[in-house]
Amino acid sequence: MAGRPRIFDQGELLSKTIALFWKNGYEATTTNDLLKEVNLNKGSLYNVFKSKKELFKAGLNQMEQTGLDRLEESLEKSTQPIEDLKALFYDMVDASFDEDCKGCILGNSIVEFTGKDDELKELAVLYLKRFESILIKTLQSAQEKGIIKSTLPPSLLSRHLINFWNGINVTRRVYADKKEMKDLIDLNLSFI
Amino acid sequence: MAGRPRIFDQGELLSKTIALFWKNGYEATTTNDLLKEVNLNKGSLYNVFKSKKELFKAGLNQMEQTGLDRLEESLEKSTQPIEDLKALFYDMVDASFDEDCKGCILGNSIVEFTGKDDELKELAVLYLKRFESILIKTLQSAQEKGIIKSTLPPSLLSRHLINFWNGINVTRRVYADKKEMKDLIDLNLSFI
DNA sequence: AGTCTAATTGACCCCAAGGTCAAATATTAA
DNA sequence: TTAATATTTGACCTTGGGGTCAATTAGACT
Repeated sequence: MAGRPRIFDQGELLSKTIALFWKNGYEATTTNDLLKEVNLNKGSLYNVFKSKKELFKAGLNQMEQTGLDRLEESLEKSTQPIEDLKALFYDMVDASFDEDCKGCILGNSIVEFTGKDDELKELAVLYLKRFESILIKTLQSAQEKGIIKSTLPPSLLSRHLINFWNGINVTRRVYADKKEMKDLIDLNLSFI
Repeated sequence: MAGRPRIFDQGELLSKTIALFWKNGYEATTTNDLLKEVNLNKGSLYNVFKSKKELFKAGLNQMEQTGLDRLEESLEKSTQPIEDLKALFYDMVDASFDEDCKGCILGNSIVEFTGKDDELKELAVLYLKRFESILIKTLQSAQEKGIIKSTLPPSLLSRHLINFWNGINVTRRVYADKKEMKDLIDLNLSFI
């Protein structure tokens, strides 16, 4: 029944590994990097995840599922959903000065995997679309409640926000000026 | 003085290699891929370019220098610079259905090299900034001529365009619908 | 205690990657 | 013709990657 007990917590392992993948990209992260990070040996890791790819998938799933669940719930419960939504962007103004400026793992993955690994690309696409659908719902509800002025269709507004998100996660790696970044966000959020 | 003549044209070689880098990314493009593409052997290539990295740099330099020179000149000479500028974006609506949807090599490089190769990242940044400065000049001149309505500073408008560009080069890999893409472009270009 | 089970360890395998180099080759200058 | 020079060729080297596996170990159950 029960053999030797596991030495690691799977959720924690996935958090750490996906953080590394996020920072360095998929290909550039070696199994040895991962092993050092989680203090494990090859065999142990491969005993649970049959390949580097499966490990990445599991890590991304955990990260995005919990992250998007949390986001969705908090926007639903919020008394000021539009303010919260805008904060997602404004928070990046400070985040851009973090020691590692790694962008969004979904955008990064879409760039890295396009033309190389359809399955992993589509996984990132899946979560980006879920992100978008959360935005749509939030905007729709906001329009119904009249707390938003724009009469543009929520689908277009959210598409724009997703696109702006994708852009800024690249652009922030190029320009560090906080004021300029804030102005850019102001401009793009002026639609809502 | 003159020994055995070269069998290849350097400019052509660089075009072909950078096209491959563009399509597959830097790391994922192997020297063998490159050699097959240009019909050469290892030694020949390494006789001219001392490393894969130098080859990439030379290729990117050629591509961007000529591309941006052409863009700058055509915008300067144009009788309808703003229309031309907008066309840069609208042209992507059809480009997004090409067999390989590879985005912008500058954005791709910034994503791939951040945290991995500062020199290559900064090279991509350099050209992206030159792109931006061309946009600034175009917008500035358009404001002076009064062929543009927005009173927003050209620096902000061009930053927005660059950011939009970065975004759409990711987003287009996710959504293929032409109508939606056109609406998105309309929205973002409404500022100018 | 002894047995069963499942996780752990780390040496090992295989391969593909970037890069090197001595020998062969094609041209120009004398 | 011959010497000098520069390019080409492709076998070869080294390194580091993902992945495997037999032996070991730590608990649970009887």
